[in-house]
Amino acid sequence: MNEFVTIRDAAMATGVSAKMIRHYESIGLISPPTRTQNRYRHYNQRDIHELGFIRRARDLGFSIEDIRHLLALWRDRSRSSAEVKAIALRHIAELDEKAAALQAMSETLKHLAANCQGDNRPDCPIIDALDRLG
Amino acid sequence: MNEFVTIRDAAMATGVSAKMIRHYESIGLISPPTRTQNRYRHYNQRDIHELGFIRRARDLGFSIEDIRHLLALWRDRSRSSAEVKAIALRHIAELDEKAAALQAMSETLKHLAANCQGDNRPDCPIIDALDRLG
DNA sequence: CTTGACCTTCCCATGATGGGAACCAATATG
DNA sequence: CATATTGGTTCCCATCATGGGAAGGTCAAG
Repeated sequence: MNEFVTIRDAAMATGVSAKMIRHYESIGLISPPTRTQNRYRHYNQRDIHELGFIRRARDLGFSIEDIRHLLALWRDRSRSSAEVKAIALRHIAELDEKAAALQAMSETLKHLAANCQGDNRPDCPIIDALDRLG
Repeated sequence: MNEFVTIRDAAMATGVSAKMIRHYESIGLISPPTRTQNRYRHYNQRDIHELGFIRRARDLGFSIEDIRHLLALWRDRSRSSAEVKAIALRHIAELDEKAAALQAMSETLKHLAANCQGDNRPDCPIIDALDRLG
C-alpha cells in the first residue's frame, strides 16, 4: 500500500546499506529522494528498483563510475546495446586480468609451499624465495 | 664502495618507492635507518636486503601485517618452517577465494555478453539482468 | 650566488564501505 | 503524560596501500 518507505526499509528491500544509500546520494549516483516534514528520506518503488539495479551491478564488480554510465543507459530508451556491451567487455577484461594476477601469485606460492617441509626446522623455500636465495 | 645510500638509491635498488620506504618506517615495518648530520636517511646493505624482501612479499600479495610476521620469522634463526608455511597456506586460500569470486563475476558477464547483439538497438540481456528481468 | 636536484615533514586523495558521535523525531510502554 | 526505545539526520574518522604535492632545508655545480 504505502508506496513510500524509509531508508531502512529501502536498505532491507535492496540489500544496499542505509549508509551506502546516503553515500550514493552524496556522490550524485542517485538523485535525492523526497523528504517528509521531519527531513526523513522517503523512497518510492522507482527508487527501490534503481537501488536494486545498483546492487546487482556492484555484485558483478562494476565500479561506481561504470554504474553511473550503466544507469544512464538503463534510463535511455534509445540506448544502443553496443554501448552496454562495450562496458561489460571492458569490465570482463579487467576481472580476468585481476583474477589471473591473483592466480599467478597463488601458483608461485603453491610451488614453494609444496617444497616446504612445514616442520620445526628453520629451512624453508618460501623464506628463501623472499630472501632471493631460492 | 659506499655501503650507505640515500633513500632514492634504496628505492631504485629495491623497486620500493621512497614514499613507501618512509611509510614502512612510520608504521614500524622497518626500523629507522641511520641519519647523516643533515637528517637524510642512509641505508646500508642489510636495509636494502630487507626492503627487497618486503617488495617480493608484496609482489606475492602478502598484506603488511603478514609481512611483519614474515620478517620476524626471517630474522629468527630458530623459526619453524611450519609457521612460515601456515602463513603462506592461509594466503593461498585467500588468493584462491578472491580469484574465484572475480572469475564467477566474469563468467556471469560473459554469458550475458554472449547473448547481447551489441548493435544500435536498445534490447540488451546485460541491462535486463541488472534490471532483474533477465 | 643562483640553480637545480635532492632531502625533510605534513596534509590530502584514492574506492567502497563501516563505525560512531551528537542530535532530532516518532512511537511504545509504564 | 513522561519516559524509553528506535530510527532517522549530519559529520567526522578509519580502513589498505599508495601517490601527489606543498613548504622548506641542504648540497653540488655552474
